[in-house]
Amino acid sequence: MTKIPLPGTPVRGSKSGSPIMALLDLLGRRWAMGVLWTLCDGGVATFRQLQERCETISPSVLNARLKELRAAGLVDHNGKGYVATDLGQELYTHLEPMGDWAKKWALTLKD
Amino acid sequence: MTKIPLPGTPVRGSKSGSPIMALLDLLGRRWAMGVLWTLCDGGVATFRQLQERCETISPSVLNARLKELRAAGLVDHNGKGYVATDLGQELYTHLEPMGDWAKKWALTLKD
DNA sequence: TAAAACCGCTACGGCTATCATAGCAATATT
DNA sequence: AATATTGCTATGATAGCCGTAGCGGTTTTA
Repeated sequence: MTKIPLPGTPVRGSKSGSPIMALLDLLGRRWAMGVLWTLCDGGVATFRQLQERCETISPSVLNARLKELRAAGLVDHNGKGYVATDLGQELYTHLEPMGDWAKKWALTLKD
Repeated sequence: MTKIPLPGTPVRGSKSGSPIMALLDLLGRRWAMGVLWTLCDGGVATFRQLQERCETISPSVLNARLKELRAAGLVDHNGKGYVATDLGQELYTHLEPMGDWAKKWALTLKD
C-alpha cells in the first residue's frame, strides 16, 4: 500500500507537506489527473465504467488512485458510483482550461 | 530512455494522442509539475540550483523531466540556466491558482 | 430458481520508473 | 595550478505500474 500525500504530512519536495507540494505529489501520479478529468468530464461512473473511459488503465492502479483521491476529499462513492466532490469539481475548474491550452499547444508544436 | 508524450503520438489514455491526454501524460510524471512550478516560481536556475530548490529530486529524474519539458517546448536552456518558455509560463498561469486552492484544501481537510 | 451479468475490487508476475549516491568531463574562477 | 561549478551519467536497490485472471457478493434476466 502506497503512502497517500496530504498537506501537513511529508511529501515529495516538502518535508513539512506544504499544500501545493502535497497537491503536486498527489496529482503527479500516473492517471491521477486523468481519473479526475474523466470523472468530472463524463459524470458519475462505476469502477468498471471509469476503467472503460480511461481506455488503458489497470484496475489496480485505478483502485489506488481512487483511494488517494477519496482520502484527499476530491472523489466520493455514493451507492450509484464514483463522483467528484464539490472540492474535486472546484479543482477541476482549474484543470479544465488546460484542455483548450493543450489544443493551442498541439498547434504550436507542429511548426 | 523514456518515450516523450506529445500530442499526435500515442499516449496514456489516447492512442491518437489527443492534446489533453498528451498533456496529462506529460505532467502526470513524478516531478514534472514540480519542476515547472519551481522554475516559474523562482526564475532562471542552473541544473544544480533546480536540484536544490526541489529539495529531494534525483539528478537522473530531473534530467529526464527537463528533456521532456524541453521537447514539449515548455522549458529552454539559455547559456545562463534553465528558463520557462512563453508557452511554459502560459501553462503556469493555469497551474498557479492551484497554489491558493491547495491552501484552502489543506484547511478543509483539517475537519 | 437457476443462470448470466455486473459490482468493486484483489492476486500475480513481469517490466519500468524512481530513488540515493557517487563520480566524470568540461568550463569558469581564484 | 588548484578549486569550484557546470551539466549531466552510472549503478544497484526499491517502489510503481502494467496486463491478465479471477473472486465473492448483489442484481437482473430467462
